[in-house]
Amino acid sequence: MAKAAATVHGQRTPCQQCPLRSLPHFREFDRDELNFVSGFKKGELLVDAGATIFLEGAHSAHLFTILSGWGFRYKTLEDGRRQILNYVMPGDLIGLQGSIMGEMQHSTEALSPISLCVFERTELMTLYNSHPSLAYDLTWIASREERILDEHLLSIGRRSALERAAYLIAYLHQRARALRLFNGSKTIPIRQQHVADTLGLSVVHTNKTLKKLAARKLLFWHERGCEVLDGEGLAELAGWDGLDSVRRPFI
Amino acid sequence: MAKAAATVHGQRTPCQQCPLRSLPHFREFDRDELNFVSGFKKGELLVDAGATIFLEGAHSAHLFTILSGWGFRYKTLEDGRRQILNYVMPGDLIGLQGSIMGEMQHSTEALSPISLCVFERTELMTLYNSHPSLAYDLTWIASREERILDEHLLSIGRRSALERAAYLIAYLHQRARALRLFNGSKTIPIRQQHVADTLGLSVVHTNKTLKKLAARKLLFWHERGCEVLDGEGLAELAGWDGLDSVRRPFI
DNA sequence: CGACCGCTTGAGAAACCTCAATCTGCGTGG
DNA sequence: CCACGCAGATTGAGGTTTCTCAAGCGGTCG
Repeated sequence: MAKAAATVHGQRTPCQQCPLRSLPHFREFDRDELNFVSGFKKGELLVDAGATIFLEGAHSAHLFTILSGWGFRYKTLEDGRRQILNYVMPGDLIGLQGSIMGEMQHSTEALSPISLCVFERTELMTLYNSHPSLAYDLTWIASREERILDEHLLSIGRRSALERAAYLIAYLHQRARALRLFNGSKTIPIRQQHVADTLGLSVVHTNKTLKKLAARKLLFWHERGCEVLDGEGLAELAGWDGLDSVRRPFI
Repeated sequence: MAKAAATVHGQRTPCQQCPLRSLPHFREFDRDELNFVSGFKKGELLVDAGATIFLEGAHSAHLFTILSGWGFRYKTLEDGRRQILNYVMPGDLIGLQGSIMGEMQHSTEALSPISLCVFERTELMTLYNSHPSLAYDLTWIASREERILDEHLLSIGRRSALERAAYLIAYLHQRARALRLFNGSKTIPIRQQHVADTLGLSVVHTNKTLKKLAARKLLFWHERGCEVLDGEGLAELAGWDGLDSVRRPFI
């Protein structure tokens, strides 16, 4: 686990040509905002699948936006029990909590190779001083994460194992689809252990639960992860309304 | 339930004399910040115990800061299963998620009589434009909520019923103590039903779990709620490090 | 006094867990 | 090319946790 492999790239895609910007999922930036973000960006970073990007307790000097790849945030108890808090995908800003409040209180790990845009924590205040609209976006981003965590909490606390699993897969599927991530592989790159650690279940019970979803032809599981057959069916089974479709900002 | 009783008060405590400001728990504001916030504040609102402050799905024109009293945020599934997401106490800003992102996706209810400072959603952008330090504070506040939700998620997902209950009570106790709320009553004003809905347990099992904590002399339960006997013991049982003691902003 | 709310208790059922063994596909070293 | 080892998925058995149902108790309030 936690191979620390990472490569720094000096050369970088200018934000003005960021492939994510063209997605209808994200709000448009004006020229000024784009220029500022471009200057805010210090470089790019490549990280291997399985690598740890942030470790709980660290004081990172950087924050990142995911350019490509999948990852997840998690916390652990002292005896090793792990809880996955949320998943990160392209366009997600990671490390904001640590940058704003000091020490990181959760870890972040790559599920696939990930490329990241690198920002300096120390320049965050400049953003607040010079670009109120981006400052607003940062609050927006934090509020969105909060909202998603609210829904996860509802899920773990009050949904049955079957509903929980359906919700999780539907959630990941919706997010990934909005980002057009299924042009290539159509596969959600997670192990059943990740599902278990997200849902607060054991792997064994998770396996039996996923088999029930597969028996209903809602999804199927293969070597590399999970493939969704019926996202709406999953959402319906979970009693989940889905993510709102408002265009969101990203830095 | 949900008595809609609320009283608007034109007269109001000026923010410069806000009793919360003097608590060491909060960061100090300079004169300029204080003046701005004072102008931002439109009045005060009194709300009865049991009243609903925000209802899921609403588009509120206001956001509030709790001046006094206890409340909680929650979500429900269609069939009525309820999950309490977090508790709100003096100094907490509520309704930010709705103000930033539009529709409210959770409800908020008063546990005790609550007094609120009222702000206008439409003036939020002014804050971002004119007071970067307060804008930063808003992101800080949202990040803090996120961090707390992370911990709750870990708790519900991976802690046993006994650990969960211990964590919850220790958490509420620490927060309330930092706010000097125990000068009067020393009681956390919740029913066992609230504990159950926070921990994702049934009331019956919650009752049995709380009795175990009481048997260990960590707390005791009486007519009006819960009283903590050994906050550190609770935190230790839960394997919880406690809240960080950084002074926090509030608007 | 009677109704109601919240806490308590017991009993049986369901959900979920741990342990342990097996299977599969894949990459590695020989 | 093959044997081996490993990670991840699968299955069964038996145990624990937590749930639901149901009844009872005590205090408060109209």
